[in-house]
Amino acid sequence: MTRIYGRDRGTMATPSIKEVAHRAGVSVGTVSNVLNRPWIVAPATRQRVQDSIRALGFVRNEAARHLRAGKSRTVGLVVLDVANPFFTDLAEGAEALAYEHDTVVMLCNSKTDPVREGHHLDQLEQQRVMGILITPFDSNDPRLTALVSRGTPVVLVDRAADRGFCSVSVDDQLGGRLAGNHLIESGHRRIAFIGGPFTMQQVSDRMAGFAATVERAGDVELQRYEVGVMGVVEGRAIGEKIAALPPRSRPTAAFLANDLLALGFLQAMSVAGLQVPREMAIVGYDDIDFARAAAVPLSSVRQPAEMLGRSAMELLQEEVEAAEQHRHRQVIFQPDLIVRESSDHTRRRV
Amino acid sequence: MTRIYGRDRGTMATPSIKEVAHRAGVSVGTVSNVLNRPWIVAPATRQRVQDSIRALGFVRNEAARHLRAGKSRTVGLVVLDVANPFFTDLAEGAEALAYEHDTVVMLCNSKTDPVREGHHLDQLEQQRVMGILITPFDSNDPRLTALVSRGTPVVLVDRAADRGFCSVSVDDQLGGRLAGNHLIESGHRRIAFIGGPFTMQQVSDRMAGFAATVERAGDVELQRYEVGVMGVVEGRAIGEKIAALPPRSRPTAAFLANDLLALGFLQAMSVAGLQVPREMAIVGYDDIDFARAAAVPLSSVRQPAEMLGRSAMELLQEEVEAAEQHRHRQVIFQPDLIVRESSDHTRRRV
DNA sequence: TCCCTGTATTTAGACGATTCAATCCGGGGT
DNA sequence: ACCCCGGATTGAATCGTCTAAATACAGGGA
Repeated sequence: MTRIYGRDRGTMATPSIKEVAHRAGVSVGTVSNVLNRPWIVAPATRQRVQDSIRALGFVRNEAARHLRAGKSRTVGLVVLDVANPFFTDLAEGAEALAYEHDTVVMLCNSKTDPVREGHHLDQLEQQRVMGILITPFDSNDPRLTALVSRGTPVVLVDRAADRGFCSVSVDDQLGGRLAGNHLIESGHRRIAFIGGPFTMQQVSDRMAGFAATVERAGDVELQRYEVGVMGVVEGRAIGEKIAALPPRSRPTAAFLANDLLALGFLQAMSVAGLQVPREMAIVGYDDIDFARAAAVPLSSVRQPAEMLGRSAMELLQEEVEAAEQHRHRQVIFQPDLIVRESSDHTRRRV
Repeated sequence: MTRIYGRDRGTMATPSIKEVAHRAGVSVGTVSNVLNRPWIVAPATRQRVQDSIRALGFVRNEAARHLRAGKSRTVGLVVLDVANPFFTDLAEGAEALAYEHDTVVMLCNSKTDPVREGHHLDQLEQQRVMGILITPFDSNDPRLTALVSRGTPVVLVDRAADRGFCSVSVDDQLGGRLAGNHLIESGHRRIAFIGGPFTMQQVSDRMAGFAATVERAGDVELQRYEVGVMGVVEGRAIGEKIAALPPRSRPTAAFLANDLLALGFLQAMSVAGLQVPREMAIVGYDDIDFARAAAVPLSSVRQPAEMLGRSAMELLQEEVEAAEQHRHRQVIFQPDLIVRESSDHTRRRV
């Protein structure tokens, strides 16, 4: 009687370790050993198994390994907006380190939408990822704590945690102050802050730092505009609205909570025929690559995006390895203000 | 004797279906039924099981389901450059459709590097993803065929397949012709084509279409510049090189194989003090959002990025469902030329 | 009282890789 | 001639979920 090994779909699919073993005339245990501890297998046998693997085109089944091992080799990275170069730079950094640890990164885009974010978290948890790096919509979301309590390590990215998590962030209040001081020293007395949603701490911190400098100056008026999502389109919309204000009440400078907003805003100024920076000075946030390529090179608060991603992954690996005696850490970076033409008319194109 | 159910790490981790069953006083089969065919379970039992699930914080183990089912619910999407908005738009479209099919997208960045690409393909195959969407570095790569022959469906994205795959692409030769005709009609007689690597078909097709119009015109000189990666940095470098040429041999127009290159190139012109478009006309490719926000709004050949992603995912789902009687399909979209100020001095800022 | 029917639930393998205890075997030592 | 040693290999259990087949049970009909 002919024994059939493995699955038997007319179109032969990926063979399993069992078929490899059969063809090489050894047991599955030996094949597994060749795969995981080749040195304990006799050279001749090893060779035979490797030939069999090649001949059959065997590919390990990660699901099975993972099930057996109880832990997976993938890390989830949930960002607010993949279309924002800041986050792709961040992802770049995270992935670079993951690569060194033979780990796979799963990039998820929440689009600043708590529902999508939740969906991704659910998926990642079901996949039993070894950990999650996330720029959360709301870092007090009980789901995050629940996730951790159920055993999935979470590292907050671009967001300082107070309790319960590791986190990697940039001092957003300082960023706000840098922008504020710069605009006030340049002589502006009616300034707009644009960003949103205000419930996001990144945004509120930038605003807080900014507002602090404004208050200290005393005679400066601060206007606040909230947007739902920080993209180019929204920046353009707010820009049109502000350009339409009567010159007496229109701000002479705007600080936008990210560069996409700022670029959109800049476009709106151009369409409305307002000179930047003479009639409207602009400062953005993140200093993405496109900022300096803009119609008017954009002043921006720079964050070390790649470094953020890298550090976050570092903390996660640390937590996963240390396991029990792990203590959560907060890493905080400093932002830099990069002044370009959009906020400084003495400057020429670079 | 007290029987211990499930794992027993001091810090209790995710419970399995077994613990849920025990707590609810039913068998694992019943729990599984509640999860997958709730209607066949008596309401009272169902309720009891659901309570138990909630109380224990049970979360399905995707690895186990997957192992059992033999097929996973995730799709791999491998792109050449996540930092390029064209690809994030594409990913957006793919993900939107995936969401409707209760499928997860795993976004992978090959960075135009065959090694990284290969690494990602290996990982995805080990995960037994239900399929792979890829903008390949080289679509004749035997690995792709091997992948398919071992049972992982592959759909080529932004790249026409001749045989063996489904594909979704844009007519790149037409794109090249559109750009070529436009620049030649605008009177340019010394034109540069910049892109690379030339081994990538997207690039060579754009160049071929472009070159065809140049040849037809007869009296036009075409200069070709090759780059290794199409990013802002490389565009800037080539721009500096070209700006340094003596005016007599320097091209008066440049067609760049993507917008990142074009934006970098544009910056270099600005630095070198060359007027765009008067001394150097520029046409890019992809029409990313930043193109029209550039220092000089950029003319560009537009591709329906989101649609590409969406269609690719559609083809994949089709292939997965149809299985046996599936016939590979080639979907081809048409590009559009968007003319802006960078190639047309009669135009004012928009 | 007994059997039949249909609904509700349980049982018992898979799925593929890993791991560890158990076995096998050839050769060296006594 | 016998035993033991240690390297090489095998066998079986396990991870968590799903499903087909088996069983349990209650109620109705004869």
